This record gives sequence, C-alpha cells and structure tokens, in this order.
Amino acid sequence: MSALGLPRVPSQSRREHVVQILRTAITSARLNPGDRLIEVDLANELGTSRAPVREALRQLEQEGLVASYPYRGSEVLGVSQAEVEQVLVPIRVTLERFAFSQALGRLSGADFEQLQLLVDEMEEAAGVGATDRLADADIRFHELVIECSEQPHCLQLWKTIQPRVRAYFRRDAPAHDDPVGVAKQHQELLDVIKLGDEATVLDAVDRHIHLHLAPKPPPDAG
Amino acid sequence: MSALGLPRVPSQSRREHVVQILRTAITSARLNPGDRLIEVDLANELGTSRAPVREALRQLEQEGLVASYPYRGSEVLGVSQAEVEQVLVPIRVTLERFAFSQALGRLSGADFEQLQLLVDEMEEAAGVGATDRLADADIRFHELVIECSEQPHCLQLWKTIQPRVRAYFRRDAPAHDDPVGVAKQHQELLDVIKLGDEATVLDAVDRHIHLHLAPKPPPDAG
DNA sequence: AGATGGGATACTGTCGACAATCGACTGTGC
DNA sequence: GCACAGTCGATTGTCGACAGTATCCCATCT
Repeated sequence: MSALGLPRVPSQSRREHVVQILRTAITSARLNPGDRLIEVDLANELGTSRAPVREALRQLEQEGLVASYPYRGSEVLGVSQAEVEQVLVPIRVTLERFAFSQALGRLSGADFEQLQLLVDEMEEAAGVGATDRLADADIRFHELVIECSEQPHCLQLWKTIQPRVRAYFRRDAPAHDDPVGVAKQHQELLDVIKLGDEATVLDAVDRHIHLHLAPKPPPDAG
Repeated sequence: MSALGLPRVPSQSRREHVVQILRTAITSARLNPGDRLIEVDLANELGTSRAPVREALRQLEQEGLVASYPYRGSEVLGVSQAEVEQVLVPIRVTLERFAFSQALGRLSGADFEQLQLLVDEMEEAAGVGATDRLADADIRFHELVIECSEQPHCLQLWKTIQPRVRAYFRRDAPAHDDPVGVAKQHQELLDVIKLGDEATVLDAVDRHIHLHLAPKPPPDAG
C-alpha cells in the first residue's frame, strides 16, 4: 500500500492500534463506566475485522479497564476511590521505588536529555493550560525511567496500573489543581535523580506520587 | 455433544481452557523460561484452532508469564529474585491487606465453611506430602477471601501477580520447607479472621505472606 | 391480567484460509 | 574467502464465514 502517503499506520499492529484508541477513549472519559463495547461495531468503526478487536478487548480486560462476560459482551469499568487510594497508588509506589532505584545506574546521558525534554514539555503545557499534554508528558516521564530500569515485570505491571489511575483522576479529580507545580515537581525529581543517591531518590519518589493523591490536605504543616 | 458423558469441558471457553493448561504448565515448571510457544502446535495439541490460543497467549502475556514479539512468536518468561522479593511480594501484601480488610464484614457462614475445608485439605495434603495439592489449596484460600472482598481490581491484580510468584517458588525454592506449618498458619489466619478485628487481621496477613519469602532465616527469634 | 413457552435477534465464540513478515539459506560476483 | 541480493520455509497477523448462546418479544394458555 501507500508508498509514501501514510507509512505510520502499519508500524504497529491493528491490535495495538485498537488498544490505544480504546484506552485513550476510556482514560479521557469519552467512554464511561457501564458503556457497552460491541466487537463488530468497534471493528467497523476502526476499519478492521473482529480478530484484532477481540484481542484488544482481552488486553484491556487484563488492564482492568473493561470487563467481559461470556456470550454477553464487554463493558467499560470504573474504579472506586478506595481502590485507587488503598491499592493502585500504593502499588504504584512500590513499583516506582524499585524501578527508580534500579534505573539509577543505567540512565545514560541521552536518557537524561529525553527526561529534560519531557519536563520542558510539561512546563509549556502547564503554561498554556493543556492538561492532557501535561498528563501525557507526566506519564511518559515515569514510563521512561521504568523502561530504563530493565525490569520487565515492573514495566508490565506499571502499564497495567497506570491507565486505571489516570482514568480515575481524569474522571473524578478534575485535572491537576496546580499544573505549574506538577512540572516543577518533575524538575526537582529529575534533579534528585541526577545526583544519584538512592535513599534521596526513593524519598522523592514517595513524596512525588503522593502529591497526586492528596492535592491540598495539609492539616499538619505546609 | 455428550449428553451426560463429559459435560464439564464446555463449561469454560476454549480460551480459558488453553490459559489454564499453559499457566499450569508454566507454574509447575513443565515449561521453562526461554521455551518457545508456537500457536499452531499448541492449537493442534489442544484440539482447537489458533484463535483461542492467540487470545490465551495475550492473556498470559498480561500476566507476565510469556512475552511475545511481532511476527516472531512467544516465549516463556522467568522472574528474577529481586523482582519477586522487592516488587511482586510487596504488591501482594498491599492487595491482600486491602482485600482482607474489605472482606471482613462480608464473609458469610458458608464462606467460613469453605475456608475451613481448604485448610483441612491443606492439612491432609501436607500429611501425605502432596505439595501441589497443598499449594493449590493455599492459593484458593487467599483467592476466596479476595473474591469475597468484592473489589474487582484487587482480584484482577492478584490473579496477575500470583502465578508469577508461584512459578518462582516452584522453580527456585523447592516447595514449602514445612508443609505442616503452612497448613497450621492458615488455620491460625482463619481463626484470626473469624474474630474480625481489622488491625489484628492485617498484622496476621503481613506475617503470613512474608513467611513464604524467608522460609528459615530466624536470626532474631523463633 | 399474568405466567409460560417458542421463536427471532443480536451478539460472542470458533474455525479455516490467506496475507505479511522474519530469519536462514543459497547462489553470485568480487 | 567474503559481502550481498534473492529466495524459501516457518510462523504470526488478519479476514470472512459459520456455530453457539443469551435476551427480548410475542403468541398462547390459564
């Protein structure tokens, strides 16, 4: 097909394509908990057959974004506040603590450049109020560090957890209260990583992730 | 087919069937890290077409038991000791702490009976040295409590974590050192659950899970 | 009117065939 | 002998069609 026209589509399999479309639709609240997902409709809409759609649905099921019932179809799932706060976020802390510590010795100069670019992107997105771009860069920042940790299970689990957390915050917590602060926190985190002291990094990771959870409940101090 | 002969096979879909076969083969070390999984061969061996096999492989990929590469096939994955000890087990603790606390108010008399049956099964299996039966009952015990917690994401994540942990211990830590002790520990855990005090239960869960990790390093006390 | 049974209906589950891709082999030119 | 292009076999990715199942609707009976 297309010699020069649109060479990007075939670079990823149709299954990956479908997964990405649906995951974005769910995490951005275009699809909501309870919405039914009908294979043949999705296939027609996305211009494929049902096979890739089915595999995509199985993957999203494993990511906890959809549930499916034999012969009765699939629906979009929601997450409770209790599960996010007591399960998903603590798990994310465990994953990132380990991944960041493993990544410390493996981050190359190119990696640091890439991370800095992402922080810059966050600053710019925060400046113009582009919360989606901000969130994308935020996620990509963390994902990049975890990729560099070279811990496959860690990365795989993170990818499973993260969309649910994002869907929850996108739906129930109207974006970041303080976009500029988010960018700044990542800059600080990056600076700490560059110093390379494990204990300091782990501490920074803890505080960093929990900022998402409790945006402004400082009852003890400031 | 078969009006009375073998009515159990069709109760689960062929995909579930394939998943179960492969997962068992991996967690029981009949398949080892690096082994290639070829769709056509699996399909022929299991008497189905490739479609259910493919979906099963996608699911196992999400469970971290296999990895697959576009147009190049799938292989069985292993887990490192560091990942088990620093990632998978801590995540399991997080999941079970939450699930057990949520389950406390929801466990019915029938549930307690079922749990007691599983503990009895463990005792018997431990008595005759049937480590696989012991491990099955062990897993089922925890799974049952988590099911009763009615936290879908918790259950889903637990099902994702657990096979990797089991595969690791089955492969690298030759079964439980002390089968009778395992059964006894579950009886104690069940007794604590029956009492219903949350703090005590959480404490028991912590200690219970960590027993798997460090089977016999009691440097401080007994 | 309300309960009950027998289809239509709308999906999902499975299959066999075909297209696309990767990796190894092989023959050729230098 | 060695680099390199072409080819071939093995295996995955995708498709369209058919089989199986749950749900709803409606005629029928009480």
